[in-house]
Amino acid sequence: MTKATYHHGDLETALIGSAMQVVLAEGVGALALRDLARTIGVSPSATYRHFPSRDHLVAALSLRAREELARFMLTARDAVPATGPKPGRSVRRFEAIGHAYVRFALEQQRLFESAFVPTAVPPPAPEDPSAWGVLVDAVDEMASSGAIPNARRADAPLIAWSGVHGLSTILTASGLPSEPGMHQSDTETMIDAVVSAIVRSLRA
Amino acid sequence: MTKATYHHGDLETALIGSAMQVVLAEGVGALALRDLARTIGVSPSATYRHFPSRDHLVAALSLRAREELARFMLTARDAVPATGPKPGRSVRRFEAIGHAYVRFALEQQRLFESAFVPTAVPPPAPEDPSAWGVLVDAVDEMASSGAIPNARRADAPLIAWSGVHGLSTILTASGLPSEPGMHQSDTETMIDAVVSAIVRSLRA
DNA sequence: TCCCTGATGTGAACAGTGCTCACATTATCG
DNA sequence: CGATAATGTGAGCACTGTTCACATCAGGGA
Repeated sequence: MTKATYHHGDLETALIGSAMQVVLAEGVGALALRDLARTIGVSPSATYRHFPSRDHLVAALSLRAREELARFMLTARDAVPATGPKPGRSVRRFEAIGHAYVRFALEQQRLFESAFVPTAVPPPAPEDPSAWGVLVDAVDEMASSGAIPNARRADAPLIAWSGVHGLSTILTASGLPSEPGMHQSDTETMIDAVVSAIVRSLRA
Repeated sequence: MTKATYHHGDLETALIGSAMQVVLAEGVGALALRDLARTIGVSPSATYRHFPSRDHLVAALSLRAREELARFMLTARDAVPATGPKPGRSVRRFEAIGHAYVRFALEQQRLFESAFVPTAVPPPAPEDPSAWGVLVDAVDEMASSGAIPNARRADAPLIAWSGVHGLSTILTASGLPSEPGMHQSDTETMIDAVVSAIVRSLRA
């Protein structure tokens, strides 16, 4: 395979693939179209046949990253044993989702960063699955099972998202660990603190 | 004044000043050393006598931005009338701080962005005042006045920071308003929802 | 007073970037 | 089979951060 043809065959997916590797290894800021073209073995200007600008490529990668995050949340949620009474179970599933969000940010730092990198380009497609959708579903589950009051249903996703997203960016920015008086406990404890605070605020 | 001398006199502060204007007007990403040098009327390489790299300049600006944020929080806190019983007052001061954090992010979007931009360079000095410090003080005030249980004191700053910082980045990233099913209420209502959720989680 | 040393600014250059354009090649389909 | 649209090329433009040898100047010691 890999015949040295004039036309590459599927440059677009090759670009996304190589770009994803660069993002994973060095972060989205290190993306250089010329580098991609070189490693793929194609001319720099060829990339512009598939992405009108660097930003469009980044937007495509960002979309993929957000989808991976959402999938990560889903598998964590579905790993919760389906035993016990419904209200408690819906809360445990919700907590698993929150934990997963922050764990993804920590374990796949560069991917998480690229998921929320600002682009001047609208996402090329609606994400599927979406982290927001997963969150809304989990909140609905808690409300229907009576784990949280129905009055909280509207604001709950925003509250939950703010909490886990904020903690994620704080922990990954690593600008804070040096703060004097910062809680020195390990990250797992911090995640627990924030996730349970979210749940507490929703029950009250 | 502004004699056309060979030596500028105070290039460092001139650089920071011009850079700050660029950040305010176009965002930290638009910072170009050559541009700064040009508008100040100095050679590009002259900048390297005062900042060893672009990143060092950005780090200095970032520090200033964080300090402005902290000051903004302080003035909002001190604008709360000093009337009524102590516990309620400490909570109102805490809420004012949280509100101010998110409002700063929205009103001074580019400054806020630069406050938390990742730099490979350690901050040139400890920030004074620091948002973290302001938060810790407010939590201490609530704990001492009995507004929140003492057991929450340790985790409260992290919880509060996660909430307001998360909401801030979500609202400024503007990647979310388009989310289907996203609460369409105005931002002030969203801020209220998150801030009061934080307080709720701390009292419980 | 003079000079000399360290601080500061200059100009040219290097390597790299995103992006454009005229042109070459090839796949596809009527 | 032959025209047309898609795809890839190569040179080049304007820009970036950064470096280096050199120029200029301010301030302090003899």
